[in-house]
Amino acid sequence: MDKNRILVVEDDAAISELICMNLEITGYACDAAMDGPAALNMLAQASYDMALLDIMLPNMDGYELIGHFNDAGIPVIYLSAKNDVTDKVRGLRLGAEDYIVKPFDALELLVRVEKVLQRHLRISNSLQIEDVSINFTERTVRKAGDVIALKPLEFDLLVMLARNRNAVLSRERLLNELWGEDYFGETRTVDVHISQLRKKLGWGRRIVTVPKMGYRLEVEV
Amino acid sequence: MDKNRILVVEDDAAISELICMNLEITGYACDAAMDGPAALNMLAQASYDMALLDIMLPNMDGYELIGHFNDAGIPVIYLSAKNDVTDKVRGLRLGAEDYIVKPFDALELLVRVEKVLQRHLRISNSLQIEDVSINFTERTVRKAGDVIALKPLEFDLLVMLARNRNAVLSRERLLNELWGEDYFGETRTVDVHISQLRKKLGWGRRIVTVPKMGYRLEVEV
DNA sequence: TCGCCACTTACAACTTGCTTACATTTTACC
DNA sequence: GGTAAAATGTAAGCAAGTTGTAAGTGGCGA
Repeated sequence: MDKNRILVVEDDAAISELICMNLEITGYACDAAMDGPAALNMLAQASYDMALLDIMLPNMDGYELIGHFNDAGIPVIYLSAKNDVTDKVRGLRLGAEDYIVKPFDALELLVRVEKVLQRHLRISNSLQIEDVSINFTERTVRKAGDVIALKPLEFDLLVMLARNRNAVLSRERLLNELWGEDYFGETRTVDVHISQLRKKLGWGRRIVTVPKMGYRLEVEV
Repeated sequence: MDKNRILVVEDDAAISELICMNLEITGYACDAAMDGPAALNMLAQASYDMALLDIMLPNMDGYELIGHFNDAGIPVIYLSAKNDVTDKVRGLRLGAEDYIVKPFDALELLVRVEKVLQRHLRISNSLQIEDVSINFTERTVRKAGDVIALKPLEFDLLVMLARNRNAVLSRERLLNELWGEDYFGETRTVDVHISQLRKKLGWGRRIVTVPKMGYRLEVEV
């Protein structure tokens, strides 16, 4: 199994580095963003399993940022210097999974990260999108109970879409994550596989084409 | 025969450690999971002979979890702080083999574990997959009553598939668990033995090839 | 030495996924 | 709006890769 990827959004470089160091030692892959726009940018370019988010950010409010992570289905832990209840409540109500007040103990952070990750069960063995269920241990896909035969790449593509539901995935990013960084083929290849998925799952409408951008798996929340 | 492997699913680390210590002294191999998702993850990665399951788990209901163990044919003893009859009945009706109320005496736990294991071994002394029955003590396999002559490795492979029915087993994992971690041979070797099994058991269709991944023994539940 | 088992090899058969080509839709620009 | 250009949808063909399996090889114990 791959390392879990964590995005740290924190404007204080010293704290950011400290956090990343701790996470990497523990076996997570860690990227750092210094402000809101940078975070959005990174979010658009790679998949993350969770985010650590400072509330007091330059250029963009931390509270604003969480909406984007929610849409992408990425769990968030808030970091904040404030130790005030309304603030905490606000963060959690906006959809944060947990909340840590600075300064925090390294071990405490790790424990919370672990908990949130497990709760979010990237690890878990099935994923449900409307009447379609994806079973990872069986590597099968069922629609309304009937098994849909997917080829290996189609299965991986479906998982990728499902994990990034409601986010636009560019052809380049799909190629990078499914085919590997060192793959240099037609981007049209992606179109063909998307077409297959749409046909097999009857998802002509659910997999939305975003012209000039890529594709998005649209799911009501 | 190896040590019996027991999976302890319990969120209180102190209790979990205590249980494991007791079991290990008595000669069982013991793994601990702190919550439901972690348990599923471990279940997906190794075979267990039984599970001790706390009912009150974070992130996932213990009742929900038992279905997965049933599917895998693994007997379960429930641990719970509640001492209430409806609860007990519910646990047992869902398929638990036994039920222990915390706080419990270490010796009591061991006795119950032993009992459940023996009961289960006698039954799972013969494991049944459709019209094929596998007898562990005799190390024989019968299909519709007729003995099928399997070579030692073929027998072990069949058991592995049967214990992980409906889950995809990669060639690497089969090599690891059947041949040992230190084995470095062709992964194609697995294919050859699978082929033998399919021929001898007439399971051309039941042992499903999952392209690029491995094999899955498909059984209706 | 014989017999059995398991690993490898080799080739056949099948599957996959890339590309191409043409139809259709969308966009850009007047 | 209207039209040309660009982008996307999708069926079909094909080469590369994967899997199925028979046969050969070598090791090990009786």
